[in-house]
Amino acid sequence: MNYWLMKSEPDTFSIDDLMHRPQQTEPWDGVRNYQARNMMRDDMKLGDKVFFYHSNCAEVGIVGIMEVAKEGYPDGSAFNPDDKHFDPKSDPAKPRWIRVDVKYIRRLSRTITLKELKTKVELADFTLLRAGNRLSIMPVSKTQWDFILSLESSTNER
DNA sequence: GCCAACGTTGGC
DNA sequence: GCCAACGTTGGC
Repeated sequence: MNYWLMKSEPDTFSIDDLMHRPQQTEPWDGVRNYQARNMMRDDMKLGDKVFFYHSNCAEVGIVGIMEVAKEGYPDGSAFNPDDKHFDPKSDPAKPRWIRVDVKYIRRLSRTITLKELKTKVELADFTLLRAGNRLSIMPVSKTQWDFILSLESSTNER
């Protein structure tokens, strides 16, 4: 099993939105970055666990857990001229962009903030914390995953 | 709203 | 294939 982190701006799509979707499942579309696409296409497998991360908001950080409910398939939003993420260069016969479906598992009991993550030596190599990182989807090692979850019940917030 | 970092585009 | 211009991301 693999572990991941996916970013979303809560003003656009938050963990509450996911929780209230039918089947608590949502296609994660609109990703227009090749590295992120390749991970969805090649590496994200059914049942993989995913941290839901809120970016660009008052409290930036990890807010919950979801799982991959459907493996990579063509991102139809690229074909829709009315869609914000329409890409005329994506040919339906040869789709350029890929999405996966994700399903809500649970909220964390508290937000594990970016600020807090930055204080942890254990996460020195975490992709999220690399300077200038802009990837909206990234792998998380099992060690990192377990460590981050261990912070959830900790009151040792800094 | 600012701005640094970074990916993409397109002229050459 | 280089690289400047441009657009986007995302923390602050």
